[in-house]
Amino acid sequence: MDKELLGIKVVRKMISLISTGVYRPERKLPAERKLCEQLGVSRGTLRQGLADLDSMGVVKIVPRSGIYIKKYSDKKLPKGILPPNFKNISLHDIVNARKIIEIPAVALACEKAGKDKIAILKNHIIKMEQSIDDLPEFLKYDMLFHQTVVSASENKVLVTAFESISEYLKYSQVYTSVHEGEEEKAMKYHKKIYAAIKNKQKKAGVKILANHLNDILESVKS
Amino acid sequence: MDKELLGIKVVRKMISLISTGVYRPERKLPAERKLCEQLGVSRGTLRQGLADLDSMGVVKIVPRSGIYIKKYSDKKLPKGILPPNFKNISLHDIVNARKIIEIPAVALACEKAGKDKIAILKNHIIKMEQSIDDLPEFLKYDMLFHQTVVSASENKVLVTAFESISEYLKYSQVYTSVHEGEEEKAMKYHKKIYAAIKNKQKKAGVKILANHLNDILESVKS
DNA sequence: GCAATCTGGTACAATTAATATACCAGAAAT
DNA sequence: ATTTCTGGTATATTAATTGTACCAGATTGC
Repeated sequence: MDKELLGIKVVRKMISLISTGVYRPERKLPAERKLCEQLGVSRGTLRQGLADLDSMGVVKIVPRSGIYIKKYSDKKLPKGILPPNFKNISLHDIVNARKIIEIPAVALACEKAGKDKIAILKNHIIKMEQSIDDLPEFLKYDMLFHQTVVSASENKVLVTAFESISEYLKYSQVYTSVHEGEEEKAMKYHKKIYAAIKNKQKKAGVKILANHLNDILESVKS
Repeated sequence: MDKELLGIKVVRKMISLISTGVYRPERKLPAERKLCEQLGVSRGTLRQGLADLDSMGVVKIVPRSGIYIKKYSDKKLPKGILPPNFKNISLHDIVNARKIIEIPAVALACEKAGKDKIAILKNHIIKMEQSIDDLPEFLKYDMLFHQTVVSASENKVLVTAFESISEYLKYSQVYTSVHEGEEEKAMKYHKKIYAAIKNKQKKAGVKILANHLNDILESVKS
């Protein structure tokens, strides 16, 4: 049985942080001394993981300057690889699966969401509003909002299930079907869902999300 | 970031081996010197893991006799046992996630299951009956049955989501159908689900599965 | 311009986890 | 009665991780 070296945990964590947009391509990472504090490892261990990420081409370490996330690192990440059967999947199935998972999740979220998750939800809404003229950005925070809702259910198994299909969501036409003018509508839905979770209004939250996803389902049927 | 102690991996591995029926409740485990060779760890590390399993009530260590797998009375899944990426997962969460995904899936399966999937389901039931005295085989086909049910929903996104949590199902199996004599009960339940899907009795299928998972959920609450 | 501060690169002792080895004592098999 | 099994224990060794310290180039503030 192999011992799990901390260095590879750092690699995994960093990939996760990059893929979720916490750290963004072309940008500089926090200094090593800050990073190792944030990740809760010693600097030596962090550097071990960073060296791996460097050799994988995910980051570039520049002496006396900083550590930079490479531009197209997303495509090299394991999670960035589309499932092979992607093209055989219908939008209808994607939205239906979302309904099945997200609706119970929002019900749980209304019961269990903590202040931290509520704060994150609010932040995502703010970011959505700020990037309402930048569709890729808008959709990114749309996505993060929904992931946070599932996360707020405090059921990590459900989170795992949802994460596994988030690639479908990302690359599907669902988001490109949010045409101009649809952003305002999406904003209203998200704000209502946020309010329902914050005020623990379970029935309202379920109803709003169901309507939201049904709207998407309608726009998909064509 | 917590260091992953090998002892915890031993605990996980042992639970996995018990849940897959390699080792069965009320029976004696191989001697420590054999076990640590099989698991690929030193005896000290193995004993550390076994001590945890003992304090959790999973096994009972009897000096100068052996290590015996206990029947579970404590349904709690202790922290830090499950795979490193998803810590603090409770059995409650696992069963809840199963409910959320499998119940809509069986409803869809009753609507959409084709002859091919029905044939596969029947085959899994036959294999389960044939291997009723071979627990690892039995649980294997038990698992395949559930995956086929979700697959019969004809929603590939849902299948992906379910596959991503199937690793956790075996942990829930530890506490459910692993005991001797439970196999017959599981058989009856699977046969009823199969009949409901075959005869497209949506409400019946949902009810049977919901009752079963609610039973498990109830026994878990303690 | 200069000094303080930042950056990654490096070295080394202390701590901790895991291994390998040996031996003990009771129990069971031969 | 002796060999061989069992878990319990002790210890030296190896390796991973931490913590601390310092280096040298680059940047920032005054």
